[in-house]
Amino acid sequence: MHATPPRHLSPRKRPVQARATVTVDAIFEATIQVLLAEGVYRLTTTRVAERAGVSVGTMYQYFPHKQALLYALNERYLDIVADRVETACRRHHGATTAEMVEALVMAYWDAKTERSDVTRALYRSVVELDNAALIEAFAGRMDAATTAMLASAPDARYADIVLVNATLLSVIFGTVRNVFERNLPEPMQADIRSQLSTMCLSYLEASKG
Amino acid sequence: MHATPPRHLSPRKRPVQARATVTVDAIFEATIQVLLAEGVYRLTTTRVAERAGVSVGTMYQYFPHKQALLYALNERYLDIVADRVETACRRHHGATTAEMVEALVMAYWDAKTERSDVTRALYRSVVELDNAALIEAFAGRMDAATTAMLASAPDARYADIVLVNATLLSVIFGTVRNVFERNLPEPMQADIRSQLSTMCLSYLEASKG
DNA sequence: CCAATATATGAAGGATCATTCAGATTGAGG
DNA sequence: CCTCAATCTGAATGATCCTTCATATATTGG
Repeated sequence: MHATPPRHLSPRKRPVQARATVTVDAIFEATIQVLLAEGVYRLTTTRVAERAGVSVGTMYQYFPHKQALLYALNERYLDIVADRVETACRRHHGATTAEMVEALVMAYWDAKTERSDVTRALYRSVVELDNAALIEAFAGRMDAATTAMLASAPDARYADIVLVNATLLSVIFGTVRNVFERNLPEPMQADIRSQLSTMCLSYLEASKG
Repeated sequence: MHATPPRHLSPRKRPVQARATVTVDAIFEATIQVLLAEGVYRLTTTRVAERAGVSVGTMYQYFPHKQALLYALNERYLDIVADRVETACRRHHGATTAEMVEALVMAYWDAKTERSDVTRALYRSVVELDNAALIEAFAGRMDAATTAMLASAPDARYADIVLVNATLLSVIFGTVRNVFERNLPEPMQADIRSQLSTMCLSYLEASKG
């Protein structure tokens, strides 16, 4: 990420003292909670501040406006997810296709599921902001990581690796989001996750050339 | 759909004269335009009315509030998409798996793409409303339609048709949304669509039992 | 212990919006 | 042509919200 956020979305200043870091963290956490408890349309600077136990003014010392807060929150979150997936990919260079797929699906799914409340909250917040740059940067990192992994497979070579890879990512990302939004029962979610691996694997097998 | 919208989201009254129908249509269309031109956070009753060429009061004669308007808009749209997919499924009862998958993916994809502006606008509007019932009803219709189609295949029988079907739908719906949101270049979109068919087909082949 | 700097406060300004309603206008049916 | 119901109007109301800034408190480095 760190794709130089649009100037108008940059934080105002970074916390330097310890208490300030605590404050900013509290603000982030409060944002998630308000988002979940009240919904996007009731995500209010006052409400967030109140929940974070600080005053509104404090928030405005770090973020020039609400959008910047949401932007930073998403950036933070996507960074973590991206790190996780990148690590998983790197660890499976040279593995079999089956292992790669399983690792990729699991890494992404788990990263999203681990704090499913945050995931859900952010899926909802996204609408409010111009996050094209964020998505772009995230997609770029993912693309690089998985392409490199796939290319390292000893048992497969793909005619159009760019397309295969783009498809794979769209399918995985999209499916996870769909499952989240439909709020399916836990066991069904787990089943679909496993089926998704199967599906991706059979796709890759069919795409070898 | 017609899943009895939550009472508080029901329209206030239906247009009976011709001019009223025109008005309501204009309001719907204006809503989409405002959504696209200004974004969700600037979707204002006044703005919608202005763009529709009517007064604010008029809109409130048909919808008790903004949410009801968005709800109705989504209902309308999902109804059309559902109809299309149902028809496609019905037409392919007894076909080969390959034909079924191709038909399903094409029907859904085209329904979403045909007026991609509307699709994009509604993906954005969804956040603002309690549309769980809507999604549920839509999912139910789709599930019934595709399950019936798959079950009619002469060349395949699935161990767990419920799971296979749920996976298929989550993957297709999710992927389409992801492609829309990333706003990939047209040719890439077409490529992914075709790859999605391939992928679903190889999944179904692998799931036969 | 004392600047200098970082951090926190929250009432108030200014703006936007959703929603109402009393009254005007238009169409339908007799 | 006339009446009643349907439809439309848009200024006014009341509420909510974002953002600022003058002031107060806390921390750090010297």
